[in-house]
Amino acid sequence: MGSMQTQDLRSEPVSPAALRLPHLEAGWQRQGKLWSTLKELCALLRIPVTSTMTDDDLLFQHVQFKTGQRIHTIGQPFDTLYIVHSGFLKTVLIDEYGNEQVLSFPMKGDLFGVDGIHTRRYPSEAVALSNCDLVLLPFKKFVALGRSYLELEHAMYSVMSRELVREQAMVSMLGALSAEARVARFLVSLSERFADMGYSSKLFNLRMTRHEIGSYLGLTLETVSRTLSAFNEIGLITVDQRSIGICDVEALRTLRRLPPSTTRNRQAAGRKARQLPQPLVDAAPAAPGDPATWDQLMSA
Amino acid sequence: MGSMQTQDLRSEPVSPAALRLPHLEAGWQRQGKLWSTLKELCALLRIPVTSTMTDDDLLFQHVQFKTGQRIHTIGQPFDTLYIVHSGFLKTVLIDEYGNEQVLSFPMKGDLFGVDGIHTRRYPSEAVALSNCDLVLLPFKKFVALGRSYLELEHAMYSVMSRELVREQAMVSMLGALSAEARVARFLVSLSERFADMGYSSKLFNLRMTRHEIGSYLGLTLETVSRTLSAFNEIGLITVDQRSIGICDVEALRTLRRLPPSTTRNRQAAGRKARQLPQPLVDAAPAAPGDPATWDQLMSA
DNA sequence: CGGGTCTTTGATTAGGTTCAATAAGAGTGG
DNA sequence: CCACTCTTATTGAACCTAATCAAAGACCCG
Repeated sequence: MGSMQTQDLRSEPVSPAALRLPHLEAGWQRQGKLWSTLKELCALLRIPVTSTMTDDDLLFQHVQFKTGQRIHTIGQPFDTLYIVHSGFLKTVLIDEYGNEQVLSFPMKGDLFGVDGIHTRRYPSEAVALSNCDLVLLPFKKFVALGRSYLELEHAMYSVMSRELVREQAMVSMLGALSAEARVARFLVSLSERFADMGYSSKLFNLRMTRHEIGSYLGLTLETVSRTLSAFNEIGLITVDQRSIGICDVEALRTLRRLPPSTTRNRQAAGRKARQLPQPLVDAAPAAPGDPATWDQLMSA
Repeated sequence: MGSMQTQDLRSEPVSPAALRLPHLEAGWQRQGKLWSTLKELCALLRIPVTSTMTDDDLLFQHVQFKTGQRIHTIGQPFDTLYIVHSGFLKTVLIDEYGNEQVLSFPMKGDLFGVDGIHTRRYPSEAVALSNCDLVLLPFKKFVALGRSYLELEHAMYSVMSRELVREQAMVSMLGALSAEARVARFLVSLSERFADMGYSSKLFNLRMTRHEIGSYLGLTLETVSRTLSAFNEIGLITVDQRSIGICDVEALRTLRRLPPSTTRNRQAAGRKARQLPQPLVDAAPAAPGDPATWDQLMSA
């Protein structure tokens, strides 16, 4: 953590030739530390690289964090933005009673720390869920850079706007969707992120606990666990602890609510029998992939 | 609406002089409040005004909208940001089944349209809930201005960051708070906004329907209505249709959940009687300000 | 191996939704 | 000005989803 204040490369001239060796995907190495060029940064953030950004003398320092370490804490003075180069994190708000509210799970290519700009203090804290390699983007340096690289400034607006849209989608999800739909969409978006990063979109490990997922989705950890089990039972996914296999993305993507399980069917039938006697179907458990069951899964 | 496309400053050479008010065949009215200076804009947005911004030739056009009119629609190409000079609006997302999700209720001093920057199309739509007077801020013109007025650019980051923090608070609220707490906080924040704007914080009219409030808070309109009635019954507020009187802000601010109402007490007593017979208290309605009732209202 | 954390699963219940009926306004046009 | 309609708000009753409480297994790490 102490190393965070040391990054002070300013505009010190460095011989480009001496540093011309790209270090795989891990950025440049200098003084035992990793550095990234502006171009690499843009690529990471998925924003267009322009011809004016070919200045390889301009470098951004990386910092490593180990699992469980805090990147910044609530109330800490804001001065730098972070871009995830590798690893997984969570950002959380702590309410007045000490309860955590998970806001996001930043991973490769994500920017965080933006919420500190306004109050000049971070209102949230960021914690590494795995070992992480982060690129430091000192805010002042960044603003200054915007003057030399005009497109960069626009890119920043774009990235912040993207974050805003993401939060809006989150609000919409929390406001309108059932527990099952939330978990389903969460899995789909994770799957897509893993695909983006070059991992398998079909089989991956969750980096966060059920509790953290629940907090993120506005659910309890039990509901998350139960929902995953239910998805597993009807063959949408496979679950084994943190390991998730996606079997039917399309179903997950469009799922609104789950059909009643067999045990709850019995209860429901019992209740409804009073009003509407219906053909008594003996409790044969629905086949996992039964098409008759599928339609009920999907949204109207 | 057609006037929105008229000022086109592109990203050409950026001398402040080039940005001064465009031609204007017909005499423009500064008295009719159809135009605002940069200083006025900063004041509106609650951001610091610097000495360099004293150029009164630089003007921003206003546009009026009547109740019910749409300012921008979903999918419409993005090109301008809006600042509310007066009036009330809502911004909504429409999901794949046509359901509205209210995202915000912009009012005086609020900026909206920011979510369109990233995709270059508005992902949401904005609707006037009352007659409105908006300041147009063509995005390209604004970006160009950032070069001449350095503080303006920083202010923009700050405002966007503020929006992000607001959304985070929203997510946190939706994820963690009870219906009653949501409604209570909504009323408090409205009250504070009205105070900011110079109106009474104790007595005001809601500009939105119960349905819109419910959508914003992730609740049904019935729950909103019931909750307001409950607050009214215990003397926290007065309600008469759209007119709201705030009686106890502090109680609203810290409220977590409501004590069971007298009618529900009877039901609950009936249920619990089986397990735990308790002193039968005849249904005398609780006095509106009964201190014994207060403590239960507050958070642990 | 043992203690802590994380996960699964069951039983119960509370909070909020849904459905339904009524009332109260706000326009509109005769 | 009143009848008519449409939207908005209130209130009740039944139901259902997800939270809560509880207990037992699985996993991890020193």
